Amino acid sequence: MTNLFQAPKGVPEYFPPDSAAFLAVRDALAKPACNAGYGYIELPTFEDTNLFVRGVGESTDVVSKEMYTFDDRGGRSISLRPEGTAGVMRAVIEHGLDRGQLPVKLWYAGPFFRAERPQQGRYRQFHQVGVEAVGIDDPALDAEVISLADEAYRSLGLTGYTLMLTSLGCAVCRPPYREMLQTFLGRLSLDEETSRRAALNPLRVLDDKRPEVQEQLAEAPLQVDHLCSECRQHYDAVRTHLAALGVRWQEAPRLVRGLDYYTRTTFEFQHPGLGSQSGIGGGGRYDGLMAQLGGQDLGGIGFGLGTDRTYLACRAEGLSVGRPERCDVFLVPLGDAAKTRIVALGGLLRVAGVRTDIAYGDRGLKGAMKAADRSGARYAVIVGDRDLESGVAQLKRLNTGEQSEVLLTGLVDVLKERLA
RNA sequence: GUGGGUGUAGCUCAGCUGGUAGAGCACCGGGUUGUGGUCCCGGGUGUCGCGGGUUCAAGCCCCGUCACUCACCCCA
Repeated sequence: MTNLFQAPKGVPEYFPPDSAAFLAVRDALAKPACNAGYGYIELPTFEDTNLFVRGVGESTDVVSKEMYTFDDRGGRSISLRPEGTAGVMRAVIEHGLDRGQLPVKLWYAGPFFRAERPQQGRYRQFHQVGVEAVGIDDPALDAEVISLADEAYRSLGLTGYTLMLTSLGCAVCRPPYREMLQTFLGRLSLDEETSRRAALNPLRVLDDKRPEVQEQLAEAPLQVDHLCSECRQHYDAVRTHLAALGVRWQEAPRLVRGLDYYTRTTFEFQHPGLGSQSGIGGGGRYDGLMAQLGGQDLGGIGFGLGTDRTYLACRAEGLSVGRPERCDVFLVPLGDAAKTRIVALGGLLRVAGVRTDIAYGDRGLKGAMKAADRSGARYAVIVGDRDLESGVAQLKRLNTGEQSEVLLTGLVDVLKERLA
């Protein structure tokens, strides 16, 4: 019970049989993007700390107190990536991916890290599948990105989620709105910490969960009511395209996201089945980010979908996703000579595309047959020294129990045929 | 960082007003020296998180500590 080692705090682990569902979720989240012209990008899990400071924003919680930061042996400050977009933008700029035809469409998957207090659905290492579409600010592209996420969730069978959608404005209309909100918040009676937040990041106050705060916010000005005409047009077009795509959403004028770079279209998919963590995926447009990181002034839009949280949402809905790996055939040797022959046979079968497992160790025929049964294989092949003398194997169909003798030399072909 | 809850077998958990640890599942062996799933028989696989205290006696009471967990905060 008292183990010498345990997994680091807040890190989820997946092992059979449940790991099959995790893999299936990850694949399902990526598939719509793969089918829409997005190419895979593999990136480092750690980057120059400054990339996140400049990209995500110094004042965000993610950067100011949730990054795993350390100095490498050359004295450079390194951070485990807390999100994916900044790294993708860095790679796009560094490798000139934005010098060709636009948009650049990329997808990625992998682990991310935030040093938060863990709780249900919130981990220190979590997985995301993300996409980024860079270089074109066509609202139809915004709609595509959102619909890819929606399609991914739907393909898993999820029905209990809601798409929350809003526009956060741009460099033209956000600053005046922000000032307006700040003035409004300044007249309220808020506790010290909330007041500090109102000064630093007023938008963040809007989604305060406490009823006494929400009451005071009833009359708060909203960004969607104060968009410039370009942002207004863009947002209207996004909604038109989304409707055409058959995506359903809910207007969420108080939607707040934790990263500074979001502009215009912003969205979050929420699901009620994961305790107090409701977001299973989210994203938005980030029109100033690339320039901020030293690249061309190109906009982009993307999302990050939480693999762990989507997995939890599937469980909450009672969906069975994915199947554990199974073999077709289970080989059972009896005796040393038979063992040698079986091992060789196993190799031949696998090369021939037949999923094959073997009874290892020496647990006797009974134990081996038990293992064959548990493996879920459709056929067991038993070869004893007695069979070897006459060049045959016993081929047993496990679900019916019927057994026949087959020539060893023709076994691979017989099995391929029966399994076809 | 701040609260609450929980730590007993591989897993899920029971264990009364303190009396020296149990169930189901899983696992292993046998019934069947060449045949699984069902059935029958057998096996407990444990530093009761850790350390201290009270007591004739602590899984149970007290103190401390660690871990896990849920929530606040924040977010995928």
